[in-house]
Amino acid sequence: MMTKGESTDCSAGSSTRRLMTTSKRVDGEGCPRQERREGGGVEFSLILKDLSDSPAEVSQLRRSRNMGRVKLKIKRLENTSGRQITYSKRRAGILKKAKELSILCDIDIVILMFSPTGKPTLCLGERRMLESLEVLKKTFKKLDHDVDIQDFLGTRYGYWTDPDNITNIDHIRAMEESLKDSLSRIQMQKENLSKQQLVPLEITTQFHSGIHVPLGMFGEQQPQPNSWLHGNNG
Amino acid sequence: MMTKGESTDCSAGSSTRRLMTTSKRVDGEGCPRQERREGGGVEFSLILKDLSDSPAEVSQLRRSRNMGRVKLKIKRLENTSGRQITYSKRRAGILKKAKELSILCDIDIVILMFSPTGKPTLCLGERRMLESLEVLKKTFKKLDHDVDIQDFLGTRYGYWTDPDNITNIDHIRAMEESLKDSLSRIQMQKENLSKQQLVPLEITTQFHSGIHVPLGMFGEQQPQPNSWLHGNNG
DNA sequence: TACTCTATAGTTAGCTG
DNA sequence: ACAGCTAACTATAGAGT
Repeated sequence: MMTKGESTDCSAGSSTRRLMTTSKRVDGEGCPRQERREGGGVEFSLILKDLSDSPAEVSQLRRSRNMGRVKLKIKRLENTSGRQITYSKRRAGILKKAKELSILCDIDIVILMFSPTGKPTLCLGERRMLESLEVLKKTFKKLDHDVDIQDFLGTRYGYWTDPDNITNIDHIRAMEESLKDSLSRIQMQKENLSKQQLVPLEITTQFHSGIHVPLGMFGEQQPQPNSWLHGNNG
Repeated sequence: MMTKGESTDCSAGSSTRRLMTTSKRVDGEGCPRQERREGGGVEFSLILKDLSDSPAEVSQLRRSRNMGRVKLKIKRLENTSGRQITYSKRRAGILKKAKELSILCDIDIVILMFSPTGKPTLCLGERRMLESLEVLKKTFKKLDHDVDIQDFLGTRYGYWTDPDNITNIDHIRAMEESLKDSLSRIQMQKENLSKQQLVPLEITTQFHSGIHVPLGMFGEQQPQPNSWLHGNNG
Protein backbone atom coordinates (compact mmCIF):
# COMPACT_ATOMS: atom_id res chain seq x y z
CA MET A 1 0.00 0.00 0.00
CA MET A 2 0.96 3.69 -0.16
CA THR A 3 1.82 5.39 -3.37
CA LYS A 4 5.21 3.95 -3.92
CA GLY A 5 6.71 6.43 -6.31
CA GLU A 6 4.19 7.68 -8.76
CA SER A 7 4.84 9.14 -12.16
CA THR A 8 8.52 8.46 -12.18
CA ASP A 9 10.00 8.50 -15.62
CA CYS A 10 9.15 5.21 -17.18
CA SER A 11 11.60 5.11 -20.04
CA ALA A 12 13.92 2.39 -18.93
CA GLY A 13 15.88 3.28 -21.99
CA SER A 14 17.95 0.24 -21.41
CA SER A 15 20.17 0.10 -24.42
CA THR A 16 19.45 -3.48 -25.25
CA ARG A 17 21.37 -5.54 -27.67
CA ARG A 18 20.99 -9.16 -28.50
CA LEU A 19 21.47 -11.59 -31.30
CA MET A 20 17.92 -12.87 -31.66
CA THR A 21 16.47 -15.75 -29.79
CA THR A 22 13.36 -16.36 -31.84
CA SER A 23 12.18 -19.48 -30.17
CA LYS A 24 8.97 -20.95 -31.37
CA ARG A 25 7.01 -23.89 -30.11
CA VAL A 26 3.67 -25.42 -30.79
CA ASP A 27 3.07 -27.49 -27.76
CA GLY A 28 4.78 -27.85 -24.45
CA GLU A 29 6.62 -30.85 -25.62
CA GLY A 30 9.04 -31.09 -28.45
CA CYS A 31 10.61 -28.27 -30.35
CA PRO A 32 8.98 -28.23 -33.78
CA ARG A 33 10.82 -26.62 -36.68
CA GLN A 34 13.02 -23.80 -35.75
CA GLU A 35 13.45 -21.70 -38.79
CA ARG A 36 14.71 -18.26 -38.31
CA ARG A 37 16.22 -15.74 -40.56
CA GLU A 38 19.64 -14.82 -39.19
CA GLY A 39 20.65 -11.21 -39.16
CA GLY A 40 18.38 -8.20 -39.39
CA GLY A 41 17.69 -7.56 -35.76
CA VAL A 42 21.19 -7.06 -34.56
CA GLU A 43 22.21 -4.09 -36.58
CA PHE A 44 18.94 -2.40 -35.92
CA SER A 45 19.38 -2.63 -32.20
CA LEU A 46 22.78 -1.08 -32.56
CA ILE A 47 21.41 1.68 -34.75
CA LEU A 48 18.75 2.33 -32.19
CA LYS A 49 21.40 2.53 -29.54
CA ASP A 50 23.32 5.09 -31.50
CA LEU A 51 20.19 7.14 -31.93
CA SER A 52 19.08 6.71 -28.36
CA ASP A 53 19.43 10.41 -27.65
CA SER A 54 16.93 11.22 -30.34
CA PRO A 55 13.57 9.66 -29.54
CA ALA A 56 11.95 11.13 -32.61
CA GLU A 57 14.46 9.55 -34.93
CA VAL A 58 14.14 6.26 -33.16
CA SER A 59 10.40 6.36 -33.55
CA GLN A 60 10.73 7.28 -37.21
CA LEU A 61 13.15 4.47 -37.87
CA ARG A 62 10.98 2.12 -35.92
CA ARG A 63 8.08 2.87 -38.16
CA SER A 64 10.08 2.66 -41.36
CA ARG A 65 10.65 -1.03 -40.86
CA ASN A 66 8.21 -3.53 -39.50
CA MET A 67 9.39 -3.00 -36.02
CA GLY A 68 8.70 -4.69 -32.75
CA ARG A 69 6.59 -4.32 -29.74
CA VAL A 70 5.96 -1.04 -28.02
CA LYS A 71 4.85 -0.41 -24.53
CA LEU A 72 1.14 -0.52 -23.97
CA LYS A 73 -0.84 1.26 -21.32
CA ILE A 74 -3.33 -1.04 -19.65
CA LYS A 75 -6.40 0.94 -20.46
CA ARG A 76 -9.45 0.12 -22.49
CA LEU A 77 -8.55 0.05 -26.16
CA GLU A 78 -10.82 2.50 -27.88
CA ASN A 79 -10.32 1.11 -31.35
CA THR A 80 -12.87 -1.62 -31.87
CA SER A 81 -10.95 -3.81 -34.24
CA GLY A 82 -7.82 -3.31 -32.21
CA ARG A 83 -9.69 -4.57 -29.21
CA GLN A 84 -10.76 -7.61 -31.15
CA ILE A 85 -7.26 -8.36 -32.37
CA THR A 86 -5.72 -7.88 -28.97
CA TYR A 87 -8.38 -10.10 -27.52
CA SER A 88 -7.58 -12.90 -29.92
CA LYS A 89 -3.87 -12.71 -29.28
CA ARG A 90 -4.04 -12.42 -25.56
CA ARG A 91 -6.73 -14.99 -25.22
CA ALA A 92 -4.46 -17.46 -26.94
CA GLY A 93 -1.70 -16.47 -24.56
CA ILE A 94 -3.79 -16.95 -21.47
CA LEU A 95 -5.20 -20.26 -22.63
CA LYS A 96 -1.71 -21.50 -23.31
CA LYS A 97 -0.52 -20.43 -19.91
CA ALA A 98 -3.52 -22.01 -18.29
CA LYS A 99 -2.78 -25.26 -19.99
CA GLU A 100 0.85 -25.13 -18.96
CA LEU A 101 -0.12 -24.41 -15.41
CA SER A 102 -2.58 -27.24 -15.27
CA ILE A 103 0.02 -29.66 -16.56
CA LEU A 104 3.01 -28.40 -14.60
CA CYS A 105 1.21 -28.24 -11.31
CA ASP A 106 -1.29 -30.98 -11.98
CA ILE A 107 -4.27 -28.85 -11.16
CA ASP A 108 -7.76 -28.16 -12.36
CA ILE A 109 -8.42 -24.85 -13.99
CA VAL A 110 -11.37 -23.32 -15.71
CA ILE A 111 -11.43 -20.13 -17.69
CA LEU A 112 -14.50 -18.48 -19.02
CA MET A 113 -14.34 -15.30 -21.03
CA PHE A 114 -16.41 -13.29 -23.41
CA SER A 115 -15.01 -11.65 -26.47
CA PRO A 116 -15.69 -7.98 -27.11
CA THR A 117 -18.53 -9.15 -29.35
CA GLY A 118 -19.92 -11.32 -26.60
CA LYS A 119 -18.78 -14.67 -27.87
CA PRO A 120 -17.94 -16.90 -24.91
CA THR A 121 -14.93 -19.13 -24.57
CA LEU A 122 -14.71 -21.84 -21.99
CA CYS A 123 -11.41 -23.51 -21.31
CA LEU A 124 -10.97 -26.51 -19.08
CA GLY A 125 -7.67 -27.68 -17.78
CA GLU A 126 -7.79 -31.40 -17.41
CA ARG A 127 -5.52 -32.26 -14.58
CA ARG A 128 -4.47 -35.86 -14.65
CA MET A 129 -6.80 -36.50 -17.53
CA LEU A 130 -4.12 -35.89 -20.12
CA GLU A 131 -1.79 -38.44 -18.64
CA SER A 132 -4.59 -40.87 -18.07
CA LEU A 133 -5.50 -40.48 -21.69
CA GLU A 134 -1.99 -41.39 -22.75
CA VAL A 135 -1.99 -44.46 -20.60
CA LEU A 136 -5.39 -45.48 -21.83
CA LYS A 137 -4.41 -44.98 -25.42
CA LYS A 138 -1.36 -47.16 -25.02
CA THR A 139 -3.34 -49.79 -23.23
CA PHE A 140 -5.93 -49.89 -25.93
CA LYS A 141 -3.29 -49.94 -28.61
CA LYS A 142 -1.68 -52.92 -26.97
CA LEU A 143 -4.95 -54.73 -26.75
CA ASP A 144 -5.34 -54.01 -30.42
CA HIS A 145 -8.69 -52.50 -29.73
CA ASP A 146 -10.12 -49.76 -31.78
CA VAL A 147 -11.83 -47.89 -29.02
CA ASP A 148 -12.26 -44.18 -29.37
CA ILE A 149 -10.94 -42.69 -26.18
CA GLN A 150 -12.87 -39.52 -26.65
CA ASP A 151 -16.00 -41.55 -26.88
CA PHE A 152 -14.97 -43.67 -23.94
CA LEU A 153 -14.59 -40.62 -21.76
CA GLY A 154 -17.30 -38.65 -23.41
CA THR A 155 -19.95 -39.52 -20.93
CA ARG A 156 -18.07 -37.77 -18.20
CA TYR A 157 -16.11 -35.02 -19.91
CA GLY A 158 -17.13 -34.93 -23.51
CA TYR A 159 -19.84 -32.39 -23.36
CA TRP A 160 -17.60 -29.92 -21.58
CA THR A 161 -14.83 -30.14 -24.09
CA ASP A 162 -16.36 -30.81 -27.45
CA PRO A 163 -17.84 -27.71 -29.03
CA ASP A 164 -19.92 -29.58 -31.55
CA ASN A 165 -21.59 -31.97 -29.20
CA ILE A 166 -23.13 -29.17 -27.24
CA THR A 167 -26.20 -29.52 -29.37
CA ASN A 168 -26.64 -33.12 -28.40
CA ILE A 169 -29.70 -33.60 -26.27
CA ASP A 170 -27.99 -36.12 -24.03
CA HIS A 171 -25.28 -33.69 -23.19
CA ILE A 172 -27.77 -31.05 -22.35
CA ARG A 173 -29.45 -33.56 -20.08
CA ALA A 174 -26.16 -34.37 -18.42
CA MET A 175 -25.48 -30.70 -17.90
CA GLU A 176 -28.90 -30.34 -16.43
CA GLU A 177 -28.16 -33.16 -14.02
CA SER A 178 -24.89 -31.54 -13.07
CA LEU A 179 -26.67 -28.31 -12.43
CA LYS A 180 -29.28 -29.95 -10.28
CA ASP A 181 -26.49 -31.52 -8.33
CA SER A 182 -24.87 -28.16 -7.82
CA LEU A 183 -28.18 -26.79 -6.72
CA SER A 184 -28.78 -29.49 -4.17
CA ARG A 185 -25.30 -28.98 -2.84
CA ILE A 186 -25.73 -25.30 -2.40
CA GLN A 187 -29.04 -25.92 -0.73
CA MET A 188 -27.38 -28.37 1.61
CA GLN A 189 -24.85 -25.74 2.35
CA LYS A 190 -27.63 -23.31 3.04
CA GLU A 191 -29.12 -25.73 5.52
CA ASN A 192 -25.83 -26.21 7.24
CA LEU A 193 -25.36 -22.52 7.41
CA SER A 194 -28.77 -21.93 8.86
CA LYS A 195 -27.97 -24.27 11.68
CA GLN A 196 -24.65 -22.61 12.23
CA GLN A 197 -25.89 -19.07 12.17
CA LEU A 198 -25.31 -18.67 15.90
CA VAL A 199 -21.90 -20.24 16.01
CA PRO A 200 -18.66 -18.22 16.13
CA LEU A 201 -17.36 -17.09 12.75
CA GLU A 202 -14.09 -18.94 12.64
CA ILE A 203 -15.99 -22.15 12.71
CA THR A 204 -18.57 -21.39 10.08
CA THR A 205 -15.93 -20.98 7.41
CA GLN A 206 -15.34 -24.70 7.59
CA PHE A 207 -18.68 -25.77 6.30
CA HIS A 208 -18.27 -25.44 2.58
CA SER A 209 -17.80 -28.93 1.38
CA GLY A 210 -17.14 -29.32 -2.29
CA ILE A 211 -19.71 -26.99 -3.70
CA HIS A 212 -19.65 -26.89 -7.43
CA VAL A 213 -18.96 -23.21 -7.91
CA PRO A 214 -21.84 -22.11 -10.05
CA LEU A 215 -21.01 -19.15 -12.20
CA GLY A 216 -24.24 -17.40 -12.82
CA MET A 217 -23.22 -13.82 -12.35
CA PHE A 218 -23.60 -12.75 -15.90
CA GLY A 219 -27.32 -12.57 -15.65
CA GLU A 220 -27.96 -9.34 -17.49
CA GLN A 221 -25.84 -10.23 -20.45
CA GLN A 222 -27.17 -11.83 -23.59
CA PRO A 223 -24.38 -13.09 -25.76
CA GLN A 224 -24.93 -15.27 -28.79
CA PRO A 225 -23.02 -18.42 -27.90
CA ASN A 226 -22.19 -20.22 -31.09
CA SER A 227 -19.13 -22.31 -30.45
CA TRP A 228 -18.41 -21.45 -26.90
CA LEU A 229 -16.20 -24.28 -25.80
CA HIS A 230 -12.50 -24.36 -26.14
CA GLY A 231 -10.77 -27.57 -25.26
CA ASN A 232 -7.13 -27.03 -24.52
CA ASN A 233 -5.56 -30.28 -25.45
CA GLY A 234 -4.03 -29.40 -28.75
CA MET B 1 -2.53 -32.91 -36.49
CA MET B 2 0.36 -35.08 -37.68
CA THR B 3 3.66 -35.11 -35.93
CA LYS B 4 5.11 -31.89 -37.14
CA GLY B 5 8.79 -32.44 -36.52
CA GLU B 6 9.30 -34.45 -33.41
CA SER B 7 12.41 -34.63 -31.32
CA THR B 8 14.35 -32.05 -33.24
CA ASP B 9 17.17 -30.60 -31.25
CA CYS B 10 15.69 -28.02 -28.98
CA SER B 11 18.78 -26.14 -27.91
CA ALA B 12 18.28 -22.81 -29.56
CA GLY B 13 21.76 -22.04 -28.36
CA SER B 14 21.44 -18.49 -29.51
CA SER B 15 24.48 -16.73 -28.16
CA THR B 16 22.57 -13.98 -26.50
CA ARG B 17 23.96 -10.80 -25.09
CA ARG B 18 22.16 -7.91 -23.68
CA LEU B 19 22.63 -5.01 -21.32
CA MET B 20 19.77 -5.55 -18.91
CA THR B 21 16.25 -4.44 -19.39
CA THR B 22 14.95 -4.93 -15.89
CA SER B 23 11.55 -3.38 -16.24
CA LYS B 24 9.29 -3.54 -13.26
CA ARG B 25 5.75 -2.43 -12.70
CA VAL B 26 3.14 -2.83 -10.05
CA ASP B 27 -0.01 -2.06 -11.87
CA GLY B 28 -0.85 -1.46 -15.46
CA GLU B 29 -0.56 2.22 -14.99
CA GLY B 30 2.44 4.22 -13.97
CA CYS B 31 5.96 3.04 -13.61
CA PRO B 32 6.75 2.85 -9.89
CA ARG B 33 10.36 3.15 -8.77
CA GLN B 34 12.87 1.80 -11.11
CA GLU B 35 15.87 0.95 -9.07
CA ARG B 36 18.27 -1.41 -10.55
CA ARG B 37 21.80 -2.17 -9.77
CA GLU B 38 23.80 -1.25 -12.82
CA GLY B 39 26.40 -3.71 -13.89
CA GLY B 40 26.54 -7.28 -12.77
CA GLY B 41 24.47 -8.82 -15.50
CA VAL B 42 26.41 -7.37 -18.36
CA GLU B 43 29.80 -8.77 -17.68
CA PHE B 44 28.30 -12.08 -16.78
CA SER B 45 26.62 -12.42 -20.11
CA LEU B 46 29.89 -11.67 -21.81
CA ILE B 47 31.67 -14.13 -19.60
CA LEU B 48 29.10 -16.73 -20.42
CA LYS B 49 29.58 -16.03 -24.08
CA ASP B 50 33.29 -16.48 -23.79
CA LEU B 51 32.76 -19.77 -22.02
CA SER B 52 30.06 -20.90 -24.37
CA ASP B 53 32.16 -23.74 -25.65
CA SER B 54 32.37 -25.19 -22.19
CA PRO B 55 28.90 -26.10 -20.95
CA ALA B 56 30.21 -27.46 -17.69
CA GLU B 57 31.95 -24.23 -16.81
CA VAL B 58 28.92 -22.24 -17.77
CA SER B 59 26.74 -24.38 -15.56
CA GLN B 60 29.21 -24.04 -12.73
CA LEU B 61 29.39 -20.29 -13.05
CA ARG B 62 25.64 -20.13 -13.37
CA ARG B 63 25.23 -21.88 -10.08
CA SER B 64 27.88 -19.84 -8.32
CA ARG B 65 25.78 -16.72 -8.65
CA ASN B 66 22.02 -16.48 -8.40
CA MET B 67 21.54 -16.92 -12.04
CA GLY B 68 18.57 -16.78 -14.31
CA ARG B 69 15.96 -18.92 -15.83
CA VAL B 70 16.45 -22.22 -17.57
CA LYS B 71 14.18 -23.86 -20.05
CA LEU B 72 11.39 -25.90 -18.58
CA LYS B 73 9.68 -28.86 -20.10
CA ILE B 74 5.93 -28.65 -19.79
CA LYS B 75 5.44 -31.80 -17.85
CA ARG B 76 4.09 -32.45 -14.41
CA LEU B 77 6.58 -31.23 -11.82
CA GLU B 78 7.37 -34.17 -9.62
CA ASN B 79 8.75 -32.14 -6.77
CA THR B 80 5.88 -31.22 -4.50
CA SER B 81 7.16 -27.93 -3.17
CA GLY B 82 8.37 -26.99 -6.61
CA ARG B 83 4.90 -27.55 -7.89
CA GLN B 84 3.55 -25.32 -5.19
CA ILE B 85 6.02 -22.55 -5.89
CA THR B 86 5.50 -22.69 -9.61
CA TYR B 87 1.80 -22.62 -9.03
CA SER B 88 2.04 -19.47 -6.97
CA LYS B 89 4.17 -17.67 -9.49
CA ARG B 90 2.27 -18.69 -12.54
CA ARG B 91 -1.08 -18.15 -10.95
CA ALA B 92 -0.06 -14.57 -10.29
CA GLY B 93 1.00 -14.28 -13.89
CA ILE B 94 -2.24 -15.60 -15.26
CA LEU B 95 -4.36 -13.48 -12.97
CA LYS B 96 -2.43 -10.43 -14.03
CA LYS B 97 -2.90 -11.26 -17.67
CA ALA B 98 -6.56 -11.90 -17.14
CA LYS B 99 -6.97 -8.55 -15.52
CA GLU B 100 -5.11 -6.84 -18.32
CA LEU B 101 -7.22 -8.58 -20.89
CA SER B 102 -10.44 -7.65 -19.17
CA ILE B 103 -9.40 -4.02 -19.06
CA LEU B 104 -7.81 -3.74 -22.47
CA CYS B 105 -10.64 -5.45 -24.29
CA ASP B 106 -13.40 -4.47 -21.93
CA ILE B 107 -14.59 -8.00 -21.43
CA ASP B 108 -15.83 -10.29 -18.72
CA ILE B 109 -13.57 -13.07 -17.62
CA VAL B 110 -13.71 -15.67 -14.91
CA ILE B 111 -10.94 -17.93 -13.81
CA LEU B 112 -11.28 -20.74 -11.37
CA MET B 113 -8.36 -22.87 -10.35
CA PHE B 114 -7.34 -25.23 -7.64
CA SER B 115 -3.90 -25.21 -6.11
CA PRO B 116 -1.97 -28.47 -5.84
CA THR B 117 -3.26 -28.68 -2.29
CA GLY B 118 -6.81 -28.20 -3.44
CA LYS B 119 -7.26 -24.61 -2.41
CA PRO B 120 -9.53 -22.87 -4.94
CA THR B 121 -9.00 -19.45 -6.41
CA LEU B 122 -11.73 -17.60 -8.20
CA CYS B 123 -10.89 -14.55 -10.20
CA LEU B 124 -13.45 -12.27 -11.72
CA GLY B 125 -12.64 -9.71 -14.31
CA GLU B 126 -14.99 -6.85 -13.84
CA ARG B 127 -15.40 -5.37 -17.23
CA ARG B 128 -16.78 -1.87 -16.98
CA MET B 129 -17.21 -2.35 -13.28
CA LEU B 130 -13.81 -0.91 -12.50
CA GLU B 131 -14.48 2.28 -14.38
CA SER B 132 -17.97 2.48 -13.03
CA LEU B 133 -16.55 2.14 -9.58
CA GLU B 134 -14.26 5.07 -10.16
CA VAL B 135 -17.09 7.23 -11.37
CA LEU B 136 -19.26 6.20 -8.49
CA LYS B 137 -16.53 6.88 -5.99
CA LYS B 138 -15.99 10.35 -7.34
CA THR B 139 -19.69 11.03 -7.41
CA PHE B 140 -20.09 9.96 -3.86
CA LYS B 141 -17.05 11.94 -2.83
CA LYS B 142 -18.52 15.02 -4.39
CA LEU B 143 -21.80 14.51 -2.64
CA ASP B 144 -19.80 14.23 0.53
CA HIS B 145 -21.49 10.99 1.23
CA ASP B 146 -19.86 8.27 3.13
CA VAL B 147 -21.30 5.37 1.19
CA ASP B 148 -19.31 2.22 1.00
CA ILE B 149 -19.17 1.31 -2.67
CA GLN B 150 -18.45 -2.29 -1.91
CA ASP B 151 -21.57 -2.41 0.16
CA PHE B 152 -23.51 -0.56 -2.50
CA LEU B 153 -22.61 -3.12 -5.08
CA GLY B 154 -22.54 -6.00 -2.69
CA THR B 155 -26.03 -7.16 -3.40
CA ARG B 156 -25.12 -7.92 -6.95
CA TYR B 157 -21.45 -8.81 -6.84
CA GLY B 158 -20.44 -8.98 -3.22
CA TYR B 159 -20.87 -12.65 -2.60
CA TRP B 160 -18.77 -13.51 -5.59
CA THR B 161 -15.89 -11.33 -4.61
CA ASP B 162 -15.76 -11.22 -0.85
CA PRO B 163 -14.27 -14.37 0.63
CA ASP B 164 -15.62 -13.75 4.10
CA ASN B 165 -19.21 -13.12 3.20
CA ILE B 166 -19.56 -16.54 1.70
CA THR B 167 -20.89 -17.69 5.03
CA ASN B 168 -23.71 -15.22 4.94
CA ILE B 169 -27.03 -16.93 4.55
CA ASP B 170 -28.35 -14.25 2.21
CA HIS B 171 -25.48 -14.76 -0.15
CA ILE B 172 -26.05 -18.45 -0.18
CA ARG B 173 -29.66 -17.76 -0.98
CA ALA B 174 -28.66 -15.48 -3.81
CA MET B 175 -26.33 -18.11 -5.16
CA GLU B 176 -29.12 -20.60 -4.93
CA GLU B 177 -31.34 -18.30 -6.95
CA SER B 178 -28.65 -17.86 -9.51
CA LEU B 179 -28.26 -21.58 -9.76
CA LYS B 180 -31.96 -22.11 -10.18
CA ASP B 181 -31.89 -19.53 -12.91
CA SER B 182 -29.08 -21.36 -14.65
CA LEU B 183 -31.00 -24.56 -14.31
CA SER B 184 -34.15 -23.17 -15.83
CA ARG B 185 -32.12 -21.74 -18.67
CA ILE B 186 -30.48 -25.03 -19.45
CA GLN B 187 -33.83 -26.70 -19.30
CA MET B 188 -35.19 -24.18 -21.73
CA GLN B 189 -32.28 -24.93 -23.94
CA LYS B 190 -33.07 -28.58 -23.66
CA GLU B 191 -36.60 -27.89 -24.79
CA ASN B 192 -35.43 -25.87 -27.72
CA LEU B 193 -33.05 -28.59 -28.67
CA SER B 194 -35.69 -31.26 -28.50
CA LYS B 195 -37.77 -29.37 -30.96
CA GLN B 196 -34.82 -28.88 -33.25
CA GLN B 197 -33.58 -32.42 -33.15
CA LEU B 198 -34.65 -33.03 -36.74
CA VAL B 199 -33.30 -29.84 -38.18
CA PRO B 200 -30.00 -29.61 -40.08
CA LEU B 201 -26.92 -29.20 -37.90
CA GLU B 202 -25.79 -25.78 -39.00
CA ILE B 203 -28.97 -24.39 -37.68
CA THR B 204 -29.09 -26.06 -34.32
CA THR B 205 -25.91 -24.39 -33.21
CA GLN B 206 -27.78 -21.14 -33.06
CA PHE B 207 -30.07 -22.04 -30.23
CA HIS B 208 -27.99 -21.44 -27.15
CA SER B 209 -29.25 -18.22 -25.75
CA GLY B 210 -27.38 -16.82 -22.83
CA ILE B 211 -27.09 -19.87 -20.66
CA HIS B 212 -25.19 -19.21 -17.51
CA VAL B 213 -22.39 -21.65 -17.96
CA PRO B 214 -22.66 -23.81 -14.90
CA LEU B 215 -19.38 -25.26 -13.82
CA GLY B 216 -20.20 -28.42 -12.02
CA MET B 217 -17.62 -30.78 -13.42
CA PHE B 218 -15.54 -31.12 -10.33
CA GLY B 219 -17.93 -33.49 -8.72
CA GLU B 220 -15.53 -36.07 -7.42
CA GLN B 221 -13.20 -33.58 -5.85
CA GLN B 222 -13.45 -32.45 -2.26
CA PRO B 223 -11.32 -29.40 -1.61
CA GLN B 224 -11.49 -27.44 1.62
CA PRO B 225 -12.59 -24.02 0.45
CA ASN B 226 -11.51 -21.56 3.07
CA SER B 227 -10.72 -18.32 1.31
CA TRP B 228 -11.44 -19.25 -2.24
CA LEU B 229 -12.14 -15.94 -3.82
CA HIS B 230 -9.61 -13.68 -5.43
CA GLY B 231 -10.73 -10.25 -6.51
CA ASN B 232 -8.41 -8.83 -9.09
CA ASN B 233 -8.65 -5.13 -8.62
CA GLY B 234 -5.36 -4.36 -7.02
C1' DT C 1 -10.18 -12.40 -40.46
C1' DA C 2 -6.10 -14.66 -39.85
C1' DC C 3 -1.22 -15.32 -40.33
C1' DT C 4 3.65 -13.60 -40.54
C1' DC C 5 7.45 -11.03 -38.94
C1' DT C 6 10.57 -8.16 -35.85
C1' DA C 7 12.21 -6.67 -31.65
C1' DT C 8 11.01 -5.53 -27.44
C1' DA C 9 8.05 -5.83 -23.17
C1' DG C 10 6.98 -8.89 -19.87
C1' DT C 11 7.14 -13.52 -17.35
C1' DT C 12 9.43 -16.65 -14.56
C1' DA C 13 13.15 -20.72 -13.11
C1' DG C 14 16.37 -21.34 -9.87
C1' DC C 15 18.68 -19.21 -5.94
C1' DT C 16 19.25 -16.62 -1.89
C1' DG C 17 17.74 -14.21 2.33
C1' DA D 1 5.61 -19.54 2.44
C1' DC D 2 7.24 -14.95 0.67
C1' DA D 3 10.10 -11.41 -1.40
C1' DG D 4 14.02 -10.17 -4.29
C1' DC D 5 17.32 -11.00 -7.92
C1' DT D 6 19.23 -12.15 -12.69
C1' DA D 7 18.95 -13.55 -17.10
C1' DA D 8 16.68 -16.63 -20.17
C1' DC D 9 12.49 -17.53 -22.09
C1' DT D 10 8.10 -16.17 -24.01
C1' DA D 11 4.23 -13.20 -25.36
C1' DT D 12 2.81 -9.78 -28.21
C1' DA D 13 2.28 -4.58 -30.50
C1' DG D 14 2.33 -2.88 -34.70
C1' DA D 15 2.68 -3.32 -39.45
C1' DG D 16 2.67 -6.07 -43.60
C1' DT D 17 0.44 -9.82 -46.48
